[in-house]
Amino acid sequence: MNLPPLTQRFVLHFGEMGSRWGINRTVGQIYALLYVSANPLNADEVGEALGFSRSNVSMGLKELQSWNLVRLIHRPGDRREYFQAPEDVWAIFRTLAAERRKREIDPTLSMLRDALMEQPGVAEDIHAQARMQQMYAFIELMTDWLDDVQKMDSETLASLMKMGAKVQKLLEVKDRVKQIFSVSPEPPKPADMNPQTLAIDEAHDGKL
Amino acid sequence: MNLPPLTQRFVLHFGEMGSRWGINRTVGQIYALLYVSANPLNADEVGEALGFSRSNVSMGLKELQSWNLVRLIHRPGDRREYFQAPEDVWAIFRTLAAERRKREIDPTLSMLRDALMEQPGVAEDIHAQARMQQMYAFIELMTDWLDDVQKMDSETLASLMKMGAKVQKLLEVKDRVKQIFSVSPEPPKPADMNPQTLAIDEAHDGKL
DNA sequence: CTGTTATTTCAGAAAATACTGAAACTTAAG
DNA sequence: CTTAAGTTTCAGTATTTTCTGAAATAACAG
Repeated sequence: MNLPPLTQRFVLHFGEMGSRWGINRTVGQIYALLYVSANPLNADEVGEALGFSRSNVSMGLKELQSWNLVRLIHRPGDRREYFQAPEDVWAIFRTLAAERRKREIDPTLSMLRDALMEQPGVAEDIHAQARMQQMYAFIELMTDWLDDVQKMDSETLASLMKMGAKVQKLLEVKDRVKQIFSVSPEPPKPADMNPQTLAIDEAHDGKL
Repeated sequence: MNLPPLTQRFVLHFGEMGSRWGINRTVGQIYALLYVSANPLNADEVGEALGFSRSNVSMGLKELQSWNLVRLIHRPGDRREYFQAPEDVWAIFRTLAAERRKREIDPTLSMLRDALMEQPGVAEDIHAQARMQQMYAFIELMTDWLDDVQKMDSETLASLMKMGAKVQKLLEVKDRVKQIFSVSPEPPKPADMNPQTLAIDEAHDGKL
């Protein structure tokens, strides 16, 4: 491996971290390299830079493609395939979240759904099923929320996250607004200011 | 392994899934078993139920303890240690998020911070550093947000998640409220209804 | 202090995973 | 059709991780 110092540090770190996830060191390093590279790289360049065999690189890149984490580039007059990581960190995160969900959450959800349909035979399974029900409800809530969030654009999402806990305050504002507008003798009612039409009430009540 | 059918399915599934995370099969199964069990179990019972050697169970439980995922129970007149998983799925999730962050995110953040302090020597490293900066900013935003969210109680969090994308609507409502209250000739102003004191303005502007 | 029960550690065996080089396959230019 | 460049597959090897039983350690009752 012969990389400039900062790049090398980044690459090695991702290799290590990779193994704390399901990802193996090779794949982690390849991705890190593509992420920091100014230009797309071909498989030989990757292997050269990281000191991996050509076939190892091929497998690693295939893995990354299956995660939708790399983009394939073709250069005119060059038959080799070039790879690059998307620029936008938000987009990368979205992809990662979607893929992990597909692989790690969805199978669990469907297993739980199946188990919840069954009639438990013994006392232990009755309790177990109740616990599964709790887990199921939780995961479903999370994934539905993720679906919603995935649809937002990066800027909106960033604003919301920067607000953080302060979103709670908004809920309170909303409640007050609702109160005021329903008890005031002569409420000022601009178009669409009626809380009902905003369709946020059932949600807040927890009965979506 | 001799478990009632639903429990067994759950346990086996978690064993498989475990390996898609950093967690190994043994640990996944032990946790799953504790999660669905009505009563705390001791190490022998776990080993018996899952068909693992006593020492393997010991290591698995130790691992789970290091993740703060199990609670230790002592029964009067019984020297053995009993283990149980917390009931509240929200609490479990919180713990998991906190631990994963400590192990997977924090080291990356500190590595990035270090790398960003350096003076890049070559052109490639200048670009690499810029990319690291992007990643750093993103992760920091995420973790700060997580910190905020971790502080909320489960109910509030659940309401917010159920609202999902509709939170955006609230932002709009807030803006309208602000408008109305600042232009109305005789605004009805209950205590603390003044948007200024709610301290949500800078946040929404994205300049927290 | 001694004997008993519970738990942990650890070296080595077993299993799983990652990696390599050689061969097979694919694609396209000549 | 032939040739050559590029890519993938795969059987075997190397490495890492997991798991076990035996031994060490710890906690306590008598």
